[in-house]
Amino acid sequence: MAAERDSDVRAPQAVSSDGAVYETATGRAEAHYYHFSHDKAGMGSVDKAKVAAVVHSMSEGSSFYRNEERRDARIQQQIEGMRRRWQALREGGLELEGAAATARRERAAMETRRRLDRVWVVVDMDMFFAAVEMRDKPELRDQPMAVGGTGMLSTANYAARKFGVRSAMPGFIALKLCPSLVIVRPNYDKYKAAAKLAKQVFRRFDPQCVALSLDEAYLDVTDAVSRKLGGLPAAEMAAFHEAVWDVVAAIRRDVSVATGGLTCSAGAAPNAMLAKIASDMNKPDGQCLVPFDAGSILGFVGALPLRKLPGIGRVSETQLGGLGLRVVADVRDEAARLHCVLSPRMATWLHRVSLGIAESGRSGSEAGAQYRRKSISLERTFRDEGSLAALQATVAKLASKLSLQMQGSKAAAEAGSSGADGRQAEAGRAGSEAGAAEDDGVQAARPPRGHVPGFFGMADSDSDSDDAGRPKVRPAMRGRTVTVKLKLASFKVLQRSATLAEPTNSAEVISAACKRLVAQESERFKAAHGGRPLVLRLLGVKMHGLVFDDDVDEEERAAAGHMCKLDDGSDEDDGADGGSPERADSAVVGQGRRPVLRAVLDERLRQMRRHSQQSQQQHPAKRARRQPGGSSGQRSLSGFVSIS
DNA sequence: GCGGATCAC
DNA sequence: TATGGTGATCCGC
Ligand SMILES: Nc1ccn([C@H]2C[C@H](O)[C@@H](COP(=O)(O)OP(=O)(O)OP(=O)(O)O)O2)c(=O)n1
Ligand SMILES: [Mg+2]
Repeated sequence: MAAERDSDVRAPQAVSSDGAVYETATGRAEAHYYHFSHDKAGMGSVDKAKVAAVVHSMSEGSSFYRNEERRDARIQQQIEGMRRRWQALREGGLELEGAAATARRERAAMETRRRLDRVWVVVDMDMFFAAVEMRDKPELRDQPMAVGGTGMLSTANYAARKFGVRSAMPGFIALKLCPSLVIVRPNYDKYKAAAKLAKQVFRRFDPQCVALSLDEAYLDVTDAVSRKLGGLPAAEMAAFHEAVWDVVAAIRRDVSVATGGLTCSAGAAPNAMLAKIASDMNKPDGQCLVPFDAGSILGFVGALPLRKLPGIGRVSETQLGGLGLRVVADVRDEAARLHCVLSPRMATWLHRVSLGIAESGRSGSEAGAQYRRKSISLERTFRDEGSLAALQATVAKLASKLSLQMQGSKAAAEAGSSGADGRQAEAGRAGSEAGAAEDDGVQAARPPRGHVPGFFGMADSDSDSDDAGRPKVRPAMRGRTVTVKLKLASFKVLQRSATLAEPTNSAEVISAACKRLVAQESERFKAAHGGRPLVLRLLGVKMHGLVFDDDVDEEERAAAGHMCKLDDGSDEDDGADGGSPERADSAVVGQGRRPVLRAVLDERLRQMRRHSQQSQQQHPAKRARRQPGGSSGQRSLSGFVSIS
């Protein structure tokens, strides 16, 4: 693996060499009570131990903390099992030999599929929400600041990050870490407007660019780079890299101009996964290019802490860490063993990404199906509540509101702005690649396919038209399965669902189903806990098994005369009128119109999860099952780890 | 189809 | 005073 350096890139800081970037980033799994990673932009100089101590002191003894402890204990137990299996593997043993053969076969097939002929760029705005606030209020500029409330922060500026303040951190803890912190309430409309301006820039470089969230976009700039090179193939790699570099710099400059000074960072690479990782390497206001040759790529990904891989989060990192694996090269070296311990899917996925290979397909020619969401939901946190009547009133309200959203633009518009309740209404996200629906397997040959991330994001909300000027429409939909989510005062989460005979979007029907599910769970809880009431802190309602009114078969459409169209939509989504037949979730290429970029990040959130894992489950009307395996009592002294 | 779990933003 | 909301995937039943 030579060549992992960036010597061929014009700007010297393009790809910081592996060592330089991660020298301080080797943080391994830390105790659960300190779960804010500092391996992030702006976190270079925090006193981790001190921050951990403060966070711990603020959390200790709370219900939240106890729940984290339970969770941590479970994870540690799983790791134990995994580790035993790992160590039981014998060098010349049958199982390991077989797995080794599989891994070799896999690697050969994967290398075959490595593509270096597309140029992907991922752009990620710097401290996005905070940056917008700072742009609009100069007095916040040189001041530690965060966006959110005392309960929860969305993000923080770099001055605040120096104190350890982070996204998803409770505001009251942040204030302890940084008493001078100013917390600003979010203004989503402003963020959406800024995102829209940025997207207009992205479109100039890739008309099909895809936004995965308000502040992150994926672009295939292959054509833009070609143009820059005058349509000729680059004579030398250095010239090609330079062209890529310049295109990325131009994008970033234009974004800054268009948004009134917001900065962003970007990564450029042969696939979207690598570009995404690279986008984080020179934050803020920087860019990073991963050289377009296999050797450099292997060197680049190999040195990354596993956590850097999109799809590897806190739990997965801890689990792999339990096997002694810390950086990507470790899992590459242990591909065979991992096949014996992880699910085949997970093992194969890890192996592939450890080689820096991802299928970042552009739908381009293959007319894309239009993206369809697979579920729609609302949830809300409230003060502990134990009255069944009150809880049912709450779910009913959520159900009604959800029903309204499911009626499409027209109904939603008529209902007026439901804004009052201080919803958090933004967020939203979209999955990425195919997977479940269509294998996305591992097999070598299959043509790239998959569906698209839907957006929410960059689509502006305060406009009635999309960027091409067409009226935006939110299609009406119905769902067949209704799920209620219950978070107990203890923070334990339960879901209970029911599948109806027919898809619906009726407030009454959804409401009734929700109330019944909540009542049932309430009963069950009382029965199991000596009459104590079920006390909740959150309720949610989700519908899935969706069918869209503008998706029904021709006959049905003619018969029903449906077609909820027109009318303003207040936000989100990408219009695209009807046309596609078939079930909504069939994501198969259909004939939807309007090609959409697909599968940008072919790595959707993969799960860590070994074969057996599992365990618990208990519950309902069932016999309480026995815990398998020994050591039920055992505790996992979670006092473990800590500090860095 | 269900329920738990993980992940991203 | 007191740890968010939305959407998606995966696993094992
Ligand atoms: N758990 C989270 C993570 C993020 N966000 C929001 C606020 C962020 O501003 C925005 C973008 O997320 P990023 O992860 O890109 O974080 P930032 O853009 O704030 O900072 P960075 O400069 O590290 O990209 O999404 C959120 O609400 N909740
Ligand atoms: Mg960002």
